[in-house]
Amino acid sequence: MSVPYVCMNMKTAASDIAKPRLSAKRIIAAAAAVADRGGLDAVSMRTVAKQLGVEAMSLYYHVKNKEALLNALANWVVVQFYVPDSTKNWREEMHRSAASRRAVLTAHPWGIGMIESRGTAGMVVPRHHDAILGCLYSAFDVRMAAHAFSLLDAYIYGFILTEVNLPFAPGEGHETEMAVALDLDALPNMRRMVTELMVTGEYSYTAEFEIGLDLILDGLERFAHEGIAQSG
Amino acid sequence: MSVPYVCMNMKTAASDIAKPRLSAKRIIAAAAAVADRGGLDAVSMRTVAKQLGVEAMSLYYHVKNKEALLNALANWVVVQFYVPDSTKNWREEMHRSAASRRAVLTAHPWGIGMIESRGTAGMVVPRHHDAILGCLYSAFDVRMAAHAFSLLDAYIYGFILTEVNLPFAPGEGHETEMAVALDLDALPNMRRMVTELMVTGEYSYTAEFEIGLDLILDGLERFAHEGIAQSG
DNA sequence: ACCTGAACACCGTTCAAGT
DNA sequence: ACCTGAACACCGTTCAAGT
Repeated sequence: MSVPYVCMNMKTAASDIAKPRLSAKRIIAAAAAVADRGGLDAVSMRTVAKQLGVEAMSLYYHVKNKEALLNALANWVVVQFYVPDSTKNWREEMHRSAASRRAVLTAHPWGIGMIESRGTAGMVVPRHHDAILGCLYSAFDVRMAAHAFSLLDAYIYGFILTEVNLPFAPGEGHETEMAVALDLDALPNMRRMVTELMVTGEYSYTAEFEIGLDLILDGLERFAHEGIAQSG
Repeated sequence: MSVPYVCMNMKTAASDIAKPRLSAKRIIAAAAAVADRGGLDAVSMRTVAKQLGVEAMSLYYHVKNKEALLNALANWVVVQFYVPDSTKNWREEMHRSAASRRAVLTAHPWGIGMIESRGTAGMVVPRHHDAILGCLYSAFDVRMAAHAFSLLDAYIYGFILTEVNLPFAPGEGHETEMAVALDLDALPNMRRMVTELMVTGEYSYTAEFEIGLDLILDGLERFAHEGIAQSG
């Protein structure tokens, strides 16, 4: 009478380890794993299927096509972003939100190029934007919140975009690689920056990101209080 | 004895109109034309060849492979950017540089995703960066110029990235499309922004871009004069 | 020197067929 | 219901062959 018990255990174990059944969720997770390992170019219906020990055509029973899979993959990234809370301090929430996006997108460098490039199919990205906007409403009027949203969004994604696509990692003595890769002899201004700032080892992407973010946040506060007309 | 003259003329004319001979330059221009028409996904060795009235394999005599062609295409975009002059007013130069990049990249929306995504092969992008940095040196010390570069670069590319990838064009009464595409009923904060700002027709991407840019430039000037330690 | 045809290994996708 | 094999039209790329 212990037989059924054991059997069920074994069946469960087998279906968890060997072939736990296909599903949209598992397919998306597999696609993310493939992208983490080999970049977005490595993601094909065949490689994702192989990751799951299955044939490529099997995927089509669970996802409509590759386009739909990539949209789902973009959402898989965005749902990991921290969602700002409009009842808390807006500035701290913007910091938290920005840092979260940067953490997620540096962990999955293929994500940034996907979130913006595909026409944001689905509601995940819009809902995230809506939460950020709501948080900004707690500090600014609608017009100023629109400025703040545009500015913050552009800076955050722009910073992450360049950070993620750099051919070398910062710090850790990669300056020589950098010098070789860039032929710094022909770039006097960059050479000066590298030798005076980066070689000392004090350069940090995290610190740079925060400095820019704070400068923008300071500017937004000042802007909101002083009004627009002054820089003309 | 007029025969040779006529013949040469006809040969030249024929080779200019029908088959002007293949070259790397013509291949890159053809690739840009294909991308302008159908996006980056439409660029294949076969479509580019067809654009030139030639077979796909012919391209390999002039370009090493598709990777090299795409790198050349990225450079084709970047060389159109205005190069800031470090002897002129740095603020105006940053404006001009930013506006130029935005103009070029909105004219060729496939460009932005390419400049950052490929490891900036070649010296075109680094040289452009070097010129910007040199212009910033005319106003700031090295450390501050590095902050300014990082901030401006992130904002400019981030803004263009989101502008270029929006599923609808601004103004021109696209609000209803936007409402349908985004299901604004589920996005109260965005709905408020759209109804109060965009429907009035006063929203302009160019204006928004300039407002953010000026806020950053103001902040950089202030930052440089007051020093860093105050926001902690 | 410059272009091409045939061939190879890949890709997304469909559809009839298996269980 | 869920997975697969065969097939199709597309890729990038090589290489021997044409002129």
